[in-house]
Amino acid sequence: MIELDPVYDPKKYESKWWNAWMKGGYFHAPVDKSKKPFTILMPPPNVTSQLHMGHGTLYTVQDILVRWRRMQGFNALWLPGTDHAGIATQMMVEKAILAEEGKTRQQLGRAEFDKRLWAWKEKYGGMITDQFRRMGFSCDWDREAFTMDPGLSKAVRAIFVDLFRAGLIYRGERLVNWDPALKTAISDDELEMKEITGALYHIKYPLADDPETTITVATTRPETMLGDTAVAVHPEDERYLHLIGKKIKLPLVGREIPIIADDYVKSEFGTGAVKITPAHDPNDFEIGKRHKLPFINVMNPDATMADNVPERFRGMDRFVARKEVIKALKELDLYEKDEPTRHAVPHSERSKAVVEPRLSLQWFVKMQELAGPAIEVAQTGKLKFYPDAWKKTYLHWLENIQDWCISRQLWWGHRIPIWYCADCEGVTTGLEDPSTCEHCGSTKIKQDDDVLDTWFSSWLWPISPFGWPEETEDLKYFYPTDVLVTASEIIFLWVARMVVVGLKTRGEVPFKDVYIGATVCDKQGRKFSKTLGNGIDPLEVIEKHGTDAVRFTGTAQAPLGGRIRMEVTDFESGARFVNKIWNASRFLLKYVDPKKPLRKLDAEKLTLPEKWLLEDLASKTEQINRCLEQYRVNEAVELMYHLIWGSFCDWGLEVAKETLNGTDEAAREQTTSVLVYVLEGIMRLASPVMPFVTEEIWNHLPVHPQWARGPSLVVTKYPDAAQLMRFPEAAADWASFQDLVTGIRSIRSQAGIPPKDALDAFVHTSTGSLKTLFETEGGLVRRLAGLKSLVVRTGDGGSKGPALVYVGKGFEAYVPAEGIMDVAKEVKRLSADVSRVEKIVAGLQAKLGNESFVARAPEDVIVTTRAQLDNMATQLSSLKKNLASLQG
RNA sequence: GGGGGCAUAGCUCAGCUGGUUAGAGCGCCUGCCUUACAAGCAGGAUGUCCGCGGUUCGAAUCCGUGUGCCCCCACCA
Repeated sequence: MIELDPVYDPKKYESKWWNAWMKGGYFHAPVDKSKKPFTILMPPPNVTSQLHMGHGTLYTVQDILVRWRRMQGFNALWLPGTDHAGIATQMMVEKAILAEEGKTRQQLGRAEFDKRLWAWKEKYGGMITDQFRRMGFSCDWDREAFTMDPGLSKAVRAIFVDLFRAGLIYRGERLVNWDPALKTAISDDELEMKEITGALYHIKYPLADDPETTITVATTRPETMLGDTAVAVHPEDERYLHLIGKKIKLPLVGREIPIIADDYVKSEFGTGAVKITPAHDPNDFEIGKRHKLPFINVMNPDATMADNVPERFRGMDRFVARKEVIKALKELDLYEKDEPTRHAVPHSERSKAVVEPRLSLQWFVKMQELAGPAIEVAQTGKLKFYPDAWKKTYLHWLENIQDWCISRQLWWGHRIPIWYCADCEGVTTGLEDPSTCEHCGSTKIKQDDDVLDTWFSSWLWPISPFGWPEETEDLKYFYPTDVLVTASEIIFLWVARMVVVGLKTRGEVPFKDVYIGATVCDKQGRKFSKTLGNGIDPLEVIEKHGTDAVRFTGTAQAPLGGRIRMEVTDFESGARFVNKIWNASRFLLKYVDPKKPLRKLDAEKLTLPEKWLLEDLASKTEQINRCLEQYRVNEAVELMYHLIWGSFCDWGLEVAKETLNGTDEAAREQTTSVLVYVLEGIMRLASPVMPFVTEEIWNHLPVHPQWARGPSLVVTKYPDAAQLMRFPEAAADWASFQDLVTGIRSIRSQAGIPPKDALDAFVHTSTGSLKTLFETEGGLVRRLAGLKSLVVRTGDGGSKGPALVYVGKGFEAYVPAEGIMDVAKEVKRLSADVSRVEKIVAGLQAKLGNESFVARAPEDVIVTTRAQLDNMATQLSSLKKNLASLQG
């Protein structure tokens, strides 16, 4: 007898097995050319972020895939790491320092601030990886990477230099998205458009030579008028034709600006006349370039008004200035009116500040040319999306790609490897820091102060941790990786860019498949977010239910794509399941003598329930492997659930109880051999999902001659249906057997007969094989259905006295119920059944009566339909006969 | 303004390439403390598969359309 603890205590076993796995080094994947690699790149979480169940689920999916492939014999690598997350991290550290010491980063100085950043990274980066360990993630911790590690930084530098030298990185003065709170440029992809109600202000601009005549412009941003350098109208707008070419004297400023004509202006919008502020609006910027207008920047980096505006507005915040400008215009009687309008305003994703288009000198990557190959691989199927619909999103972005602004006015990140020369116009770059200007040889050179966008290092994730730009063994062996599992919101920011750079540097996609997981929301359907505080903390749930329960529940309800609504109580079902597995194993092991070797299974000697159980193990194994191959993880998990609970526990163990408790030694040996064999298979199947509880149980299992074992379950061979025993005919017999047992249970339960009352029953069947089956398994039927006798007869007999009847497929089961039967209730039940079956029969008859069906449907469908009709018709007549006898 | 997705039992959702008597978990009802598990066992109820058209021998499944939600993209001041 092998004893397990009465209760599975997750805490007790989780740390034990985690340590054992680490000690065994099972998750470390060195290059091994004798094995095929299977690689997943972990999307590196930001060092600042705390994980919620959304990530938890997505990462568990990856872990399941990696563990499954590892057990299949692949050299499985799950590469973990974290991202320095430039803006996000700097923001948090700045905030913390301000709160604790009342200092700004400028007051601390760049070097000191840098130290604080690294200290922060050490602290929080560690917290995240701790969470990962608690989740049981089987990453190769020896390879843990950070985007600012020396090696990865070298890769950033190398790609910058490459692209710069290829003319794909350039510096330009352009209107960028400026975050006035963080005082840095941000890329288009870091914007959040928010629909807000603003106002469309109508302002009168007087002509320079005729102040009595005015032209009214409409704007949502009156404060920018201080930087206006033109007024534009549509070239064919008859209302304004006569004014084109004339000058306006800009109110409040006094500058004379032209009235120009441009197609961009929509006559029907507003007044049909637009003020043009090239330095503060993207469209105006374009018009400004077309018409060679001056660009007047009227704001400081923090979005206060600059010194080039009239004194009255200087230093004012842009929103205060807006009101003040309106006030001033009213004083001049140049303010006409305002009307409310809904419009989309770009906000900074990080600081939430309203983004200010700002004219500044920034570094850009030319994306169009680079995007070409990335588009092609998606079109040709070298890159596949699961679900496929995301391909469109990916392509749409790449096909409309804009140049990527990569410079950030931050301190946390990779410093731009560009040196400016004090003596000439040229810039110098290189893999090593230069000491002289490569154009004029001057030593007076100074490095750019700015850093690179975080994503400029993240996009190298498929190559940089493997040592690129060196042609390392790692790189050759692991690249391209197999599948990327991530969330839809970073398809542009990250996925597409990795494909771009992967193709550019390696000429091959960085991963063949992209799995986009479901968005995890709360019960109200709101996305988990830090600001809402509605996320579920994995550690909290683990504390309560254990890691395996959390992993099971999370992935059982995580289909591809889509959205799942999750709440804390959902995890109870996982806990129940783990408990069930534990108890079932504990029960079985009580009957196992560790000193007695288990038997090899002899197909000739196996009983029907044993054959069926083995067949079920094999067929579920086949399905589980197929589901995992297609990334249908939730379906695989569900199959495991039914195999364990529905098949192994509810039937396998229930059927075996008598033998296990009986005196027939040989039978007991055989049964325990079969059950341990199946349990071994189950533990292997479930290990990727529930690694801890399965490992603990597995280590108590006696060795079965038909299962070769590894040193730990996590590196023991995953079941392969092709190598398992199959008994397809047993499955059919078993279905009839179950039909009979559940049929009798059902009628007796519905009739309100207490479970303790042992009943007599008899079965009629005209099918020879069923008669044999029921006779052979009669004892089992009696026990499972609570009978004291079961008589099997041929032909359709009917009952002599009052009896409850169950009409199954190919048989009728009767339970004589003299005196206890409520005839009216029975009549009602049978009548309902009759009408139910009648409908089915009618449907099938109509189908087969339809000539086109018979003519056009495939042969096998017709055969099946005929068989169905036969079956149902027999059932129907049997039901009718019994109903009649009840009524007569 | 474009693009995509979703609508299936009271709730959360499965249902892969069209052919099932449409499923699971939770919840609900009935009966059981049957010595693995009451975090359990047995049984049960509940669905015009969002509406309307169409394709097809056959549609929850494919197409169109309407309605209702959700997401992404977008420079109409």
